[in-house]
Amino acid sequence: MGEITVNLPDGSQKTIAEGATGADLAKSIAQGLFKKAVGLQINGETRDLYTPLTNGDNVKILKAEDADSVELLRHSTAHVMAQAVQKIFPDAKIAIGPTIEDGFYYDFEIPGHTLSTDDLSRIEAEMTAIANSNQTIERYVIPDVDNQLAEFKTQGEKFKAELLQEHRDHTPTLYLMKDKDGKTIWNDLCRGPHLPNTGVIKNFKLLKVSGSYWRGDEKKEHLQRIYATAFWTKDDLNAYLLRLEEAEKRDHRKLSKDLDLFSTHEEVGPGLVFWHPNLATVRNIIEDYWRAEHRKRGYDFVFTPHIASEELYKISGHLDSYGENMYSAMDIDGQPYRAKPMNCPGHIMIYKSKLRSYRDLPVRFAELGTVYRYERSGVLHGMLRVRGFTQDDSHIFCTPEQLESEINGILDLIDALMSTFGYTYKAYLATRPADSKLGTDEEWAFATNALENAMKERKLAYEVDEGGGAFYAPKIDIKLFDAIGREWQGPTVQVDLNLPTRFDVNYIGQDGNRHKVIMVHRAVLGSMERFCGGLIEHYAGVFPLWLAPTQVAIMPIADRHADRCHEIAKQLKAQDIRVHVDERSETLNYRIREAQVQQIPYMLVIGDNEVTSGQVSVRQRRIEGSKVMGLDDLTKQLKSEIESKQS
RNA sequence: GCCCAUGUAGCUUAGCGGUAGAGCACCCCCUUGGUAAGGGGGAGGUCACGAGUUCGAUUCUCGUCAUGGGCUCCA
Repeated sequence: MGEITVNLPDGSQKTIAEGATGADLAKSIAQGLFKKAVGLQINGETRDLYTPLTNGDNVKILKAEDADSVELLRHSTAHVMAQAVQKIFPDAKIAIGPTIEDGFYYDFEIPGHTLSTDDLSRIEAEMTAIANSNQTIERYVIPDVDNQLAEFKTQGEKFKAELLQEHRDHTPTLYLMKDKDGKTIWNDLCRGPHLPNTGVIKNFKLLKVSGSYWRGDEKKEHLQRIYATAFWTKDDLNAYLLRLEEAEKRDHRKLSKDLDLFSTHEEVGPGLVFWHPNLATVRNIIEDYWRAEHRKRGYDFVFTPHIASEELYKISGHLDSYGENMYSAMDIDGQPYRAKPMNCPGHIMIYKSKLRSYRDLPVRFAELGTVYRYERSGVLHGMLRVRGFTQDDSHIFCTPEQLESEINGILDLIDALMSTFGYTYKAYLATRPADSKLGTDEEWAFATNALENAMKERKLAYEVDEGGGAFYAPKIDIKLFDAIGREWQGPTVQVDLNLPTRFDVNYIGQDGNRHKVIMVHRAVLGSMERFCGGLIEHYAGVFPLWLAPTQVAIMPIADRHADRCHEIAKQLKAQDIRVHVDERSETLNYRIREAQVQQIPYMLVIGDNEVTSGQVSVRQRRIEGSKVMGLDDLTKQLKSEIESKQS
């Protein structure tokens, strides 16, 4: 019997018997290591602990409580859950049960029973019993696929049969779960890897039930999904559950009720948002800032109608390719008209209203354009997914030579806006989808290179999302990360290879001939609804001073101080500072508390001392205690803080 | 659209086959207070909407609407 040598993470080498598994390796190093070992990383890939090693492998033994091994834990916990479900519902058929970010799910078909949250605790109890019985989990290469197929079919496991049929040439494996007598009590077609046994599965939680479809296809079997998660330690699990709670506290729909931000109404219809004065104030300030940043960068502002003859959307092709998201036609003087789903055709109309010379280019049209799109009722969500919304939309018309520098300018604008709001971001270059038949290879290459070169020039790190582009355009997609690290859909930049042709959008070149224009779509904030909804969560309702709906609350201690409060309010208002005098006959404590709860950044308390001295007593929302200062000094401080747009 | 859950006063909610109670908010009165809830009183609900079962429905059944979770992460 020969020997092999494997490399360990610390750089050392270990010689073991040929055919030895990771478990043997662990034992040969230390019995304690073997006890803790739950899996392996061989040449960077996570594998079962009992995988036979080969000469020269780089092997890391994964221990319980290693961050790298938590996927093993979750995947195996998914099997324990599936086993528990089949024990409770013997007719249940199992579909797939992958790990996902922060957890896992498993899909089932359960004839005659629909899962509810009440079932989750029952299933959890059964899972605990299974985990505690310390079943071993063994990889088993299916020796005879047809035989196994027949067995799945006998068992009614049609989903597993379908999967096995598909993977029959890829060395399909079962994972067997065996009791302490070595008897197989459950198996799952699975590629693994898995833990060696269930005994280490202790900290898991079933989170929610939902519907799903076999292979994500609405036309196929309807399945029931259970979402769950598992961690190595109780602390990690609790920390995760706490994080979910934190996110819930930031929910813009909840904060909207506390801070009086927006509403929707049954009488009006779902997905249509009403902006209350507080949030409208925030939006107006953002829009003013947005306009100022665009003006600096040479954009021209335009407005376009909310409805248009269907003819327009026939030319643009939206009726064909986007018709499902458009509202049905309304009859105007016998002609069909549509609510606007996109701003681009309108901007093209303005561009085409006269002949354009290359000397006029680039032309940059920007509009806070309100559009209406049909979204399926089940996907609507607060302000984040709605049916009527305002895009910060812009279209740039330029020559091929100008494209790269235009994209560069857009990236600069994106960076300015996103950093002001305190978002970090990550860029993706989305390239031509495999099934896109539109445009020539040369056009795609040209547009894609321009996007890529602009990012390189700015030293903006990016990843390539192969085939992730729109059918008509390669694009740069930017993902935002908010204050608690959650990801949001952010700005997008697209080089359109479709509309300039459809609308015959051109310019007269230096040579006196007509040339097809290059058209770039871009949105930075996305939609005002989604952006502001996200911003509420990002700031947890604590808007920085420059955005705060009310910036200063002024409170008289007693009625006799009210006049002085109004004088102060008048002076601050003259400086464009948003103030509110709270002269209700409530106690000072009460009014302070309310201002705190409302996240008003500055509170001024005016009593006998202040009236006499002409000064103000200033309290800040996140600072205990107060300090007395002159009104002019305070005004200067406020103006500079507003100017800086700091959080 | 599909699956599951939910819908009681502006908000948060209790309740249940015999037509509803609370806290906060609101209004009034007392209190004129020095930095996160002073006290008392009052008003406010066709129990989402529609139908059915029943002597009787907010409660049970069905339908509709809305809201929430999910329907992408592929043995």
